[in-house]
Amino acid sequence: MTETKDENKESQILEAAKNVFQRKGMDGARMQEIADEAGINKALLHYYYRSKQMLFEAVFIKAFSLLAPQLNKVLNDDSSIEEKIRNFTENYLSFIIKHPYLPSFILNELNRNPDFLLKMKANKGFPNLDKFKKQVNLEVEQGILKPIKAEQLFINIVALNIFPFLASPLIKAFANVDDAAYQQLLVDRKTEVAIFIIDSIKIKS
Amino acid sequence: MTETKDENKESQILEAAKNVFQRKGMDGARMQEIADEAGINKALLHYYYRSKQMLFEAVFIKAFSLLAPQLNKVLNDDSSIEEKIRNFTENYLSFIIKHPYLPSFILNELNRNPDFLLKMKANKGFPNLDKFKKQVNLEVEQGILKPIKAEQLFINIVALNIFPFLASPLIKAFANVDDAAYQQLLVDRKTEVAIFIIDSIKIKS
DNA sequence: GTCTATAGCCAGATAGAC
DNA sequence: GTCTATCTGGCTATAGAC
Repeated sequence: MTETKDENKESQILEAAKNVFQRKGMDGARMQEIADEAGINKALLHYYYRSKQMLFEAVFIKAFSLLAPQLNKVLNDDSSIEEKIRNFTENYLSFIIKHPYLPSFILNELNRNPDFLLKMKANKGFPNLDKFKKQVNLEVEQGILKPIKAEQLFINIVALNIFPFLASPLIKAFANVDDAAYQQLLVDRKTEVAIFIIDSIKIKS
Repeated sequence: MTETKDENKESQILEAAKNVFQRKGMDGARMQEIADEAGINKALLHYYYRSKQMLFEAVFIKAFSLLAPQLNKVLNDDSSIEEKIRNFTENYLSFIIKHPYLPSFILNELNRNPDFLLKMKANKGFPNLDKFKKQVNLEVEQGILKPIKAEQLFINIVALNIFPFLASPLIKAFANVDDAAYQQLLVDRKTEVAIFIIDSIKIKS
């Protein structure tokens, strides 16, 4: 029973820490606020995770491990590029809509501390473009796709999917839409983005 | 003479503050580090800008005023949508390549404090989509463009241009490219991105 | 395991001499 | 305007009782 209790408390802490770190970032977050949100006190936080840095890394690694393998799965399955784009757009957007702070959290902290990636790269399931690259080159040769570098296509796919979550306040202000309308735009993108990309790169037969 | 000297010192401070804030963010930045980078001491920093908050706002507003009106200019000139896309992609990318930290700085701090936008919206030159929207709808009706919502097109244009600067460490790691190769990818995008968008939305005659 | 109390440090801000 | 020295508060982290 004790074990279950501990695990509950640990995941309770991780959940609280995730929320605070995602709102405030590593530097802006306060251990006190995390403790409050977890319903415990500061000393106990340090009992479970010796330092703020260690707690942060636990949260970060968990977040990264949630996003990255999914990406990898899409990149390396056996479907065509067109199907990959549809799958990715549909699945990834659904996922991010449920966790809208995740992308900006991860990108932010990676920008501040790119060395994190070195640790991550060692892990299994770290995304890899090799197969995707070969496949794009092949479909270009076969006349299915217009000439495009796989890296550029990859950047475009990810950009179109993730950017709206990185810039939501700005886009809302520019486009003069309220929260509800913006939410609807995001949902529409689940299909819109795939169409947009495929219209651009596919050669019509 | 004194005035010139003061202005120099002020812009010297702003320049140093910009660098530190862009690297570390509001919370991570240290007044001491800004003072060091400006070649002065901490007390003098407080003499010119009473508080860290005020210094930060000065830096932020300057950065924002650099980016936003340019965007507005492209949106509201008299060229066709296709030309707008080419212009924007070419000019904006050139500009950002020179100031690669700007986008992530602005988006980050806006996410932490969206109220900034309320202040900004009052200013002249705050980007506005009205004209762009009308124009897109018109060109769709005329059969020049495929049906697309102006807001979605706007998001796509901005996403494709800015995202590579928000996620550079991540993309470098995934695509397994070094700094030089990534830099080249960015330069290529000055033309690639416009082609990508136009291929997607333009109806061939 | 969980708490209260506190040590110890560091950063923003100011006082005051020059 | 520019500096040195210092105050003050807040935050991470730990000591120690229960």
